[in-house]
Amino acid sequence: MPEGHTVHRTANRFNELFSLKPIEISSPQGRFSAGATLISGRKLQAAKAIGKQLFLNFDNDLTLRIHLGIYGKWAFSSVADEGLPDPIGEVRARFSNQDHFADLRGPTVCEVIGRDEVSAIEKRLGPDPLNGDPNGTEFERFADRAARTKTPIGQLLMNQEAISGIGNVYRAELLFRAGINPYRASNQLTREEILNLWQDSVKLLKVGVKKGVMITRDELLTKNPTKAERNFVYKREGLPCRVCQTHVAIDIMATRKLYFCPSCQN
DNA sequence: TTGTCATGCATAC
DNA sequence: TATGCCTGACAAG
Repeated sequence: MPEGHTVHRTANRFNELFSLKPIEISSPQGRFSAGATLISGRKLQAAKAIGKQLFLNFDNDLTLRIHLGIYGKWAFSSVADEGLPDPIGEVRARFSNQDHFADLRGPTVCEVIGRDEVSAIEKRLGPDPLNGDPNGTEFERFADRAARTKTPIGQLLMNQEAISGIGNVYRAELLFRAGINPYRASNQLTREEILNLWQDSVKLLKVGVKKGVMITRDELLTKNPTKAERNFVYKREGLPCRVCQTHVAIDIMATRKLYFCPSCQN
């Protein structure tokens, strides 16, 4: 379930369970055998998330880069007394130490890369609202990008080179919360509107990291909402808007489903 | 049981 | 803009 918050949770999990200890890495499915050989048995220096990408940095200067894509999933478990269980299903990679193991299934990317490649990818990625921004330079990168393009804001938010970690759910919900029409040209938004989107993305992503699910209705934060209740417009096409009762609309924008309220976001 | 869809993105046209 | 990757959840029958 990969938008940025999920990847940050995974990075945190790796830092808690596997950091600074050697990790055994195997390739049950056989597709990651060569990569596993390069890093198995090494110590994890740090796990870091940038947007939807996870970087596991090992003590031999190699980094494992993982991108879940639309299908990928992680499963973390404790190791039982009788040892590691046989992998169930298509497990691309298994990471284990004496106490815990993590199975990775269906990633789009799972590759071992060197320092230069890491730098190149980091350079390409847009600012991640979750990666601390004490002096505001990360926000400025996003604001500059927005100011320089006529691309609809609904599309810009999905572009990982403009801002990393936002996916289809957060895109729809951020724009609804801001009352902004997804088709407005990015460079037609005011600086205040861009700043608001950025700050709200920090807020929503932090909720996602804490809760593990994307709750975008503030009034439900202390409750335990069902999937159907969590959001304002995502996957609610044809249903009455929770604010104004207008039917939520659905369009296709750049091959992805776009949900919005034509009335609240005019 | 089968079919459809998905919180993503690279690539080809 | 369309397609393929690759896996699981859920709906339909």
